Amino acid sequence: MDKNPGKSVDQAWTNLLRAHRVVLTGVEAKLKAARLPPLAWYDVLWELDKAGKDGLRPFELQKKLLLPQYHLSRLLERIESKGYLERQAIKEDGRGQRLVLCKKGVKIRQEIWDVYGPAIHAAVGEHLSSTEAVKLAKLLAKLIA
Amino acid sequence: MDKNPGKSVDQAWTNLLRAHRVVLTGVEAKLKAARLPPLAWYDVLWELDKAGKDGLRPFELQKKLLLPQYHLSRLLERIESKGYLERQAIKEDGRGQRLVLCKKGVKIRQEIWDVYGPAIHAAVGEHLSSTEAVKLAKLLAKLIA
DNA sequence: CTCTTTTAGATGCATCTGCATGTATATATA
DNA sequence: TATATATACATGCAGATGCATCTAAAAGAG
Repeated sequence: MDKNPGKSVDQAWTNLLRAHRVVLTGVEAKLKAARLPPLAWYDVLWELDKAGKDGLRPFELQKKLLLPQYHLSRLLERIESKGYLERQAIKEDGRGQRLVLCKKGVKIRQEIWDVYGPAIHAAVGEHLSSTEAVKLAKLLAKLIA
Repeated sequence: MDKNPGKSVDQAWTNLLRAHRVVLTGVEAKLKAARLPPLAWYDVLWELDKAGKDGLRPFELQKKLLLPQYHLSRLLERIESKGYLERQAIKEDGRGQRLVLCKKGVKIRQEIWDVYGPAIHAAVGEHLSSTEAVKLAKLLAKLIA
């Protein structure tokens, strides 16, 4: 199994790129078909939903989502323009702002999940046993660390 | 391990997205630092290099790379504009063209690989044993099928 | 306090992407 | 052969992304 040590790494890499592309394309297509916002919005909505009343500041969100600053800035702009979130000024820091979900945002998050959740399970759950999914999650986790 | 069957799938999904983002960002950054073309170019260059003298037609490449047609069309346009590939008209099919790497393209492919290969191994190889890489590759392969 | 540096976030500009559609050739059908 | 349909590839346009830079407020140095 280790004749060519580099080979297995290359294969893992290639499959990571392909699996990501295939699976993501499928899921995004389902969201679009349901006339829902793209996937990236979900992450923001979900983090803010979890954060609750106090919300989060953009830079906190940025660290959670691993997005470049300018990317998040514009993503928030779009999400806000749809009335899903609200920006509140904060007294402690005049540079900053607090992001809080609006009712509409809470609602759309759920609506997205109603499509997103099943889509994930179709894309992943149908191809892997539960045990395999756990293994996959663990192996991928090592790449992140 | 199967208390909550959906949970493991969600975790695998989340980690797939994160691992892809983290690892890809790092690799792309290394290519950019070396003033080399972005990753997407490599796939094209590599397929054409493997295809050799006869090259490939865009629609063949498209199937191999799983790219949308318009995406590939423009990607080829950019790669061609740098003089890395040549489009040849073909007699059998007046609609089509044959894509063949130029010398410059062969050269740049190698140069990219000189950075890309080590980058992959840093991103993946250093976090996984060879056995783990094989397992990861197999699990990911199931998602593609 | 004044001056410098750091941090939070926005934005102009060029490039890239996605979608829809266009053009041209090839194939199928009548 | 005339006509419809399908396939190969390109492209106009709107929106998204990446990069560098900007503004403003905070924190630190003297």
